Amino acid sequence: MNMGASKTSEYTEKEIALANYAKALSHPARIAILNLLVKKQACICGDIVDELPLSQSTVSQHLIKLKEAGLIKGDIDGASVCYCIDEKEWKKAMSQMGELFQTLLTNKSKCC
Amino acid sequence: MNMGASKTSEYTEKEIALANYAKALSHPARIAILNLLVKKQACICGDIVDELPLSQSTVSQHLIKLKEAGLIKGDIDGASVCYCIDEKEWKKAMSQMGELFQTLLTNKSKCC
DNA sequence: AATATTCATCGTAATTTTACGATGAATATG
DNA sequence: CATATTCATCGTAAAATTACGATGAATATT
Repeated sequence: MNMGASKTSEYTEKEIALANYAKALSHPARIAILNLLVKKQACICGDIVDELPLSQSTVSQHLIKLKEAGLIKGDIDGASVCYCIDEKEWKKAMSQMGELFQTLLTNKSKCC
Repeated sequence: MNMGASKTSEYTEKEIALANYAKALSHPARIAILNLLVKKQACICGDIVDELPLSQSTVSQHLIKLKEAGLIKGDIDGASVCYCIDEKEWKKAMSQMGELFQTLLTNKSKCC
């Protein structure tokens, strides 16, 4: 009965893109992971696992989500791995978020 | 077996707050609703329903989520209703998002 | 070659999210 | 008072998310 299916096609590209960035940031573990990536200057999944109350496989899944959203880059190279902020994509997300915030702040409704 | 339960207590207040704001913005319908609120200068649920491929009850649920996140205010007054941006809370969300983006952009990892 | 390290993937399960129609409550209109 | 309008809520169902342990693949170390 097509329930729970969001009718993606009816929204603008911009709305979908923005929602996707927000979705990537919508779990505290992923916010924590991003902060750890810069604080520890270490990009190893195992290091992140040590700092979070989550299993390795769960952290791996969160990392993959951040990667799929384009917010981080990650290249596995045998036993050594590197996950870090994708600066270009990160700036894009930042500008799109900023745009929404600005628009909604400057064009306020008059009714309340 | 406590599966699917996120161990909220292990994250900082800031991480949880930020994730909650992001969660509120993580669906294109809710982004679209926010844009409609300013574009149409109308705060009526019914007006929003007309513009989206969603039923009235579903739009109502999205509005409630935005309200619970604090991003919009809404007061029902009989048949007339008013939903609009909560400026104060909106600024708070904006500053917290901005902080994350800035931090991660300025303190980049060295490894890649 | 055997072992250790590191991360992804698979299978599984619980919870949350998304969505709809039907109904209800509250106010306004005739 | 009867009817219309407007939004929330309830019940239900499907899909997505979150999480874990176990296993696998790939490289490094001994």
